[in-house]
Amino acid sequence: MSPPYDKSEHFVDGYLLYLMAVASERASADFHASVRDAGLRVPEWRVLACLVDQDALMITELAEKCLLEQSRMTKTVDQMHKRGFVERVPDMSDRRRVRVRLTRQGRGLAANLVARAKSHEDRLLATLADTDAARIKPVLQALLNALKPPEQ
Amino acid sequence: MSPPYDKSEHFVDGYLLYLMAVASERASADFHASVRDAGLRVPEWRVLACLVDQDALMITELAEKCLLEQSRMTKTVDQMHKRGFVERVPDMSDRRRVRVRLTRQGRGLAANLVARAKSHEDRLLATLADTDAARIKPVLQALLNALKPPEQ
DNA sequence: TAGAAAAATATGAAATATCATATAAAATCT
DNA sequence: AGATTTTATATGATATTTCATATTTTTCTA
Repeated sequence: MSPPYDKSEHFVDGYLLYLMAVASERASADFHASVRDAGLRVPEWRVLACLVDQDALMITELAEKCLLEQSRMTKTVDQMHKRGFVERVPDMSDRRRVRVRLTRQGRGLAANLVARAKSHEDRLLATLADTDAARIKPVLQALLNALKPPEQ
Repeated sequence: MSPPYDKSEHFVDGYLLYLMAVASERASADFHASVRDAGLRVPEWRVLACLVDQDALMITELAEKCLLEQSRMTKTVDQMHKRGFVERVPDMSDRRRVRVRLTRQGRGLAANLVARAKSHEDRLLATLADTDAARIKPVLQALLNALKPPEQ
């Protein structure tokens, strides 16, 4: 009657959503720590990363891309504005919209962090076997494509 | 002098840490919504999932597994205890420790949710091409292995 | 073995996030 | 065109999370 808890395979260790959450968390841990050392929160870094090669994005678009709720993105943009990293550009064609763009200072910081992110990624991929390194991004992109709303 | 922002490839779209974060977030979205519909937060669901096939785990172990800070896990366990899902078992061999185990009720809920999680995962994998479906878990596990502290 | 260091958990103040909703502008309907 | 609905952003009250640290017990060290 004693339960068979001796099983060496536990559910979560083979559960896809859990594997993705843990992999994302652990793979990001040290880079995210260095982002915080640079005085930024992770969502702020994401704003920089999203805008580094874009002219400007709407609050809503940024929120979606940065995995942040809209009201949180409004506040994040406020704070980044106060620190001089982004500016709000009014949209002439639709006055509800606020477009967010990097300032010169923000662009400098973004470029710096993107360079560090790339080198971190290189080092991370180098620790994997070649086949795994080659497969990981395509597999994730395939999953993301499969999750997209079915081409309305 | 106008910047070349027309590039169709943006940094974040090919950045591994971003792909993992987005994939995890989007892939989990609907299942996590159903977890919340069942009256649980995601970390609470993770506690159930971690304990479903274990006798009991320490607060610290649970926190690590559930991607939660220790002090947060203490509070989460409190709340789950009040709702009758878990019990605290004193550890005779080390009285600092608190072991957390599912109650009968918690075990029932966990079994139910795990079944739903499995069927959700089956459906998710079925939307992928066979090669991608076959590769995704091994690739993530390889990444996790590579991230582990180097075999002390 | 006393004393110091480390480990496990708990706690509360301060910082953040979430949720519901307000405001304002644009789009759609009749 | 006026009314209605939808979209974009902002705001503030409430809830949650984080951080630093207290407490207790165990382990290590001289």
